[in-house]
Amino acid sequence: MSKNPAPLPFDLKSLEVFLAICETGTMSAAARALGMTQPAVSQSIADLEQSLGLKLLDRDVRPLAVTVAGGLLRQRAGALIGEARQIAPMLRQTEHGKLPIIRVGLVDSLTRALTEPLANYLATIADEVSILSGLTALHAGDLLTRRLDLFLGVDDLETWTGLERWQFAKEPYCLLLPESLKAPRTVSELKKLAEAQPLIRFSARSQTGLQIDAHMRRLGLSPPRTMEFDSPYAVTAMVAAGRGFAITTPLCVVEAAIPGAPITTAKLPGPQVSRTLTLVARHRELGRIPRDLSDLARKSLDQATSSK
Amino acid sequence: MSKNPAPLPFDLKSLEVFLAICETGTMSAAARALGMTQPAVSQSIADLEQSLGLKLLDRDVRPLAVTVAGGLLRQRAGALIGEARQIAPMLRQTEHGKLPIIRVGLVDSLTRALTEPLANYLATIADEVSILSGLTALHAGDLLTRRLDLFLGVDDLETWTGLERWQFAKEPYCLLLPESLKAPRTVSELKKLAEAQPLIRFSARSQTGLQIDAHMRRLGLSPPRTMEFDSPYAVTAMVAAGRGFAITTPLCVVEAAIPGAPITTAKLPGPQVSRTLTLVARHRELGRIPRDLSDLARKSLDQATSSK
DNA sequence: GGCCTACTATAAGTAAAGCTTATAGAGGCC
DNA sequence: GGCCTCTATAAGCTTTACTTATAGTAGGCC
Repeated sequence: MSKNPAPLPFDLKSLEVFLAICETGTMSAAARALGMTQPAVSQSIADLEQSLGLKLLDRDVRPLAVTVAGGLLRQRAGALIGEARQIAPMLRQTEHGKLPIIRVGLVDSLTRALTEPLANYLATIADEVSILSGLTALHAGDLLTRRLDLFLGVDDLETWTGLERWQFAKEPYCLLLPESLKAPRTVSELKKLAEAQPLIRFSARSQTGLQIDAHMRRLGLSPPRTMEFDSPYAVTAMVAAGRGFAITTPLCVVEAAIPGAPITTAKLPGPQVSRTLTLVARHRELGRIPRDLSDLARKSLDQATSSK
Repeated sequence: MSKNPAPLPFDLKSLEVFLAICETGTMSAAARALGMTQPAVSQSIADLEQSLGLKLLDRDVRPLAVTVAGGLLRQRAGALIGEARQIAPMLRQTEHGKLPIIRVGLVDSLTRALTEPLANYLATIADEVSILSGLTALHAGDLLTRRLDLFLGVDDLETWTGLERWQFAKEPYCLLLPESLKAPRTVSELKKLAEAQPLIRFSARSQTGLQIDAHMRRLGLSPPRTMEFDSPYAVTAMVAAGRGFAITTPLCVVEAAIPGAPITTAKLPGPQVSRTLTLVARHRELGRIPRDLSDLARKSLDQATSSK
């Protein structure tokens, strides 16, 4: 528990002293510039050299020269202090309770149902709101590399640590058929259907597609991979056009929003499987926002599906 | 002189404490993880909040929640500390007296004379050496944006501060003529020559070309802009091919390295002008390296021109 | 509600860090 | 050499940061 990964060998103050020496060229001038005395500067820099175990200044020449390591430290320390100086003003922007910006990933199949409520809520907590629809796999990468603050999708990234997860919906996979077709009631009827009609697939790039593929294998089904799509709309539209049947979820059908389409959903024969929709964020970075957002998502989805 | 641009409202230590709280979820656990006592953590964070003038933690709920500002600080502080941790190991790489990498810009007209000696020397002070030949104007931009560590060229960037400059050569502009032509001895003879023969120009993208153009205007000459080139080799080769005459410098002719070419140099009539070759680096970042390099450049050029 | 547990805040004392003044030594310049 | 300006070291002091001790508070459990 108490593993100390080596304490930092400097603090920002001593870096500022070092930079002042670099800029003025002498310790005395640096001391004047910083409003301290010359011995304080001398000691500070001696301590810094000691804790780094490196000489930073070449005291044999006048004016003082920096060593190789000193030059490198000057570069990096300058950058570090520059960034540090930006932090406080940025925090102050949040004083009226708003973040400067919040970036949210939203899985395609929830775009229609959630974009508006999410955006309305997020606008109350951030000055700039960015909602990016797409595949959860891409959002996951963006979250881990800090290009996103959180995402709502179908992968909870359970293999990663340092994340917080809020489940806000769970829905069964179901069959989606043209109205003209009769729904299979057993696995063997489903097999027959799959031989007679092409399966319109979600692509294996999407998490949903992967889960459906895995379930099909469990059922012993391996229909040919003839048509696959990334978007819920595309899958639904193809079924509505009578081009085949699909395995999908209620929310995906809602997402497609094709009113009056000649389609019908049916229970998937065999063991039930469902997908869980999860909000994922880096642990504790956003306070209560993730929890509030998942509550909002749950409520919004209840409304969207009940009014259907 | 003693303008203090507001001292930083935190040091790295207090950020580490804050991050530990974020990770563990409680101050007590953070204290254990950091090997300090709980009141120390409590005070540290209270001081941090005070000096920022912001609440970072929401103490009304358990487990502790971060505020909006706290979440933002966690992001930025995490990044800052991550960078800080990289600095010391990087400096240690220089312990054997070598930089991890050094990137040098070299004006085209010195490429032939200086590439080898520079590279040999730089290899002794850096593990990785990058010498980029090109126009000084481009190198200047790269230096200011830290894509280069220093450059050797014909512009000392006098309008910029925070740079150090080392002059290592000065050479007069001179005429370069095909052997078949007689050298003009007066400005009026030069004028006649310019009417009879095209002037092969250095392009106005190059500093040398600009200086030559300016001098021509001072002399009251404005020959048509028929042929212009970026590279010293191109200018010299065109003169050698009898396509006209040029105003250039001894080092540019050396650079072209066209042995036995039917060309001759001559003093430029009228007031003498010369160009100064300067090494420019960000002030004090590289210790004695810029001085040593300019000495080396001076010696190498002496050899190159005397052996000519 | 009342009790228990685990947490946080405050107070007072202490140890350590950092700063100041005073002074000695060293390099550059006339 | 003599002078000026710089840096390093020493001794004392101030401030900071930490510790122990203790009081207060939220949440879980009966």
